[in-house]
Amino acid sequence: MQRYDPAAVEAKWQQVWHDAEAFTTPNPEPGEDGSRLQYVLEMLPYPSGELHMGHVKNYTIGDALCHQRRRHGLRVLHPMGYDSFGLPAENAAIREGRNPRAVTDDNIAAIRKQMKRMGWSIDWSRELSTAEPEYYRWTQWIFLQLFERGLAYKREAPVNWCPVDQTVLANEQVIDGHCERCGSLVESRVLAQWYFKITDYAQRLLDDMALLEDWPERVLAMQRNWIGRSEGATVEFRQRDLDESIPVFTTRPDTLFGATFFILAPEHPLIPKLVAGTPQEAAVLDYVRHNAAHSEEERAQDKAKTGVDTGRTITNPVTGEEIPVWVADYVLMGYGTGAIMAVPAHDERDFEFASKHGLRILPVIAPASGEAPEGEVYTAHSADDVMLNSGPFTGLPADEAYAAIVASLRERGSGEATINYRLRDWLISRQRYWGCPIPIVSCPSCGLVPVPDDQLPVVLPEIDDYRPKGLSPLATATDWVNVPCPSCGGPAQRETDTMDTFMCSSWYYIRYVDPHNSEAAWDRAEVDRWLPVDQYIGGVEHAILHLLYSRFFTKVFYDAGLVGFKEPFKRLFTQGMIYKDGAKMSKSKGNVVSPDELVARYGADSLRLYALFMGPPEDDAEWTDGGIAGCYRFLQRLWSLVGGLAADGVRVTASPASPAGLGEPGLALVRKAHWAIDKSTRDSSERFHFNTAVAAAMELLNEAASARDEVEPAVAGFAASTLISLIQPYAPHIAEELWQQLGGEQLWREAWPEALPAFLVHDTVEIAVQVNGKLRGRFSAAAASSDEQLEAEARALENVASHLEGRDVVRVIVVPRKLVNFVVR
RNA sequence: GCGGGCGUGGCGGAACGGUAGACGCGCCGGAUUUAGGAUCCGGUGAGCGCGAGCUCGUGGAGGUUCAAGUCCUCUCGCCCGCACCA
Repeated sequence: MQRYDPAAVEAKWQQVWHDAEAFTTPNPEPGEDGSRLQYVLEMLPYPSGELHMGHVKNYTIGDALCHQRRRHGLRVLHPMGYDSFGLPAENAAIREGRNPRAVTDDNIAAIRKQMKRMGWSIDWSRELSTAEPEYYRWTQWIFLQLFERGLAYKREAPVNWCPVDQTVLANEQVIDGHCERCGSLVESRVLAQWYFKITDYAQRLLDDMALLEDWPERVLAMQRNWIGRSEGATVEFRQRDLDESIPVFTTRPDTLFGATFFILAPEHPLIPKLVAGTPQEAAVLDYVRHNAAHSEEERAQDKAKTGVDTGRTITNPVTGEEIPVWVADYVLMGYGTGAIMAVPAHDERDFEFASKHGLRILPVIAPASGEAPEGEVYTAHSADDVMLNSGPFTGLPADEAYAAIVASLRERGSGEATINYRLRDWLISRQRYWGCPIPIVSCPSCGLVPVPDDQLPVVLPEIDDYRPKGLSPLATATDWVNVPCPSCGGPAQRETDTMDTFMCSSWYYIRYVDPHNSEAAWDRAEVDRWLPVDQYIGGVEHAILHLLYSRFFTKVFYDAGLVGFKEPFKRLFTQGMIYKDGAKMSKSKGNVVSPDELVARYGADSLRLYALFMGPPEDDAEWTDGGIAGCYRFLQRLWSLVGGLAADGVRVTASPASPAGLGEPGLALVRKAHWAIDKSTRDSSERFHFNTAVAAAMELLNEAASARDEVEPAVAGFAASTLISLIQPYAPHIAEELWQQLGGEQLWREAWPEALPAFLVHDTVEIAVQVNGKLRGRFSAAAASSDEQLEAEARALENVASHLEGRDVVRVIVVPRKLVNFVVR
């Protein structure tokens, strides 16, 4: 018998699968039954260095599902690609004085090699890379689809600017005021940038969550939170000197009578006009300038509420009272209307501000228990709240007053019920080289003109210096920038910014269905057969960025008639992270474990097995070196058991049809095998708990190894066949090799084993005996025993009898096949 | 502050409301080996007992139940996300 040599076994079978095109899945013919189609997808990797353990876990989970589903007779689409535009490759290229494309290509080659070495069952014929012109041509086409539908627009506005990466960032990429990528403090700049109107889809992004079959609650919660829907009212406040109304959004129109002052965000466009020529002008503009140097996110770090009085007043629409207008940094231009009515008696922040600056505080709502306490804020809501100091509404329950005040605003044309969202439009321009060019030409006479379809792709030009300069490096490619306007033919210039790479990854899952189509981004009929994705698997770090953008794109495509579904991913599974020594594995912490080294030492099968055996895949897990060694030992023991059987002439064997005629040790082993089939199938397919599925196989091996010499060859053969078959989705190479040693072939196409009910039920069962719920003994009994028989046997146990002696048995609970519990006094 | 989640041996983790700790790691003992490693066998929650066995054990306190790691209430601790969002 040969030694278990993972490297040799794995190389052999990877070649066999490759030659047999084992995992290539063509699209179904039109009219072919679509009910057996399964689209299993893991999030595509960003090709910055090499694969890490997080990738190994992600792709191993997906691969296990694919193998199992194939063997359940489903036709599985399992593609792979690379999200290849983006900063890390570009920064590496600058550092090393190389071309970003060359760096990216090298990284892709390295990752592809690792993936093939892991033996994941990927359909390589569909491989794609988002930085290839054949792909990004269609990213540009999608941009233009949005442009034509009014969903892409260019606007000058304050944006988040990363001073180190020298580019703007989307709100979603700013974490606590810092750049998601490099960690530097984000600044505010006013720039003309391209946006997508994701805000038009805010409500649908919420409503359509109902269409998702199985998404983790926390991801849905994060998205809901990010969209930030709140119900309230828009109220117009009239400003006499400007002869203009300034709207505010409030969730508490019921407190309108308590609005004793008014605040504008420092960026509010009306401020210069409002203070022009007043004594306060210099002080106010100074305050505005001071704030402009810092982004909202940056300012939010400092919770001190600064502000300045404009000296102007504005009219409270319900009281007619003139209230002072201030400018303060705690009001954000990016939320609501950039102006608020301040109700210090019922809002913590307004209260703090009023207290600090000596502004009036007027309570207008009191809990039913009595007056609102002096000098405190009452922000709570209660059904018993009653209105105070609120003109005609005084004395009404607050709930009624809310509706009545909104109705009265509406009658007078100074307000109405509105819904506000926290979500802001998606800023997609980036002032960097390594991205997809925006296919727009700017013409002095025609304005922003889309590049016609037949001129796509707008190819990323070759340039000498990729370094960011605050302006896209593309601007230096003057031959490329200067083009005739597609509309009038006059001199015009290309857009020099590139797109956010999240744009590229927001539609790749559709392209996989039709990856080589050069006539269109995709063929809708083909796409509608495969999508939505049946099972999407990835890290929770994409909960809002990628997953929200992809949902948005899919809805846009649906509205445009490009696809027939509203949600891209029916089910989402988010895997937990891998920790080592109590911290996330990361290069900066120096606690990374290299998959390559482990594969070299133990083989891909052991690594795959351990990635699944560590714990439930949705949980974070702690890496231990001993763990993979244990999995390797398991495979070795499996190898020697099967090798020994094969040498004795044992072959792949089916289950006996019934327990009849089997000897005791043989029957026990056959039962164990069926138990393992049942447990492993249920745990892995229903809950994705591969850890217990693997444990079941380990138990079966333990029993098969110890019963080896006591059972007939057919029984041993069945146990071994089952074991190999069950482990195949996790450790496919060794499974295939051992299957072949037992005379089988193409295990990957073999039907998934079925547990026979006749072997799942046992003739004898162990009965636990409790007295007052405490375990006092156990005995084995025929499964068919009556309650009376069980009770009698239980009473007869010595230890039980001694606990019953001298006490009244008040009640006896008998759970057939499980336990007997005596309740005594 | 709001939202999501988690607390079980030395460790990763198992347990349809019904025998807590499956499986694996580690550790202890034994076999084999010149030695180390590897492999095989046995043991391994804590305390008590020569033993059959007893007591205590799932962050804490209550509750429901014949029976609670599991269900309910309160509480403590930790992790993640969002946060001056009007």
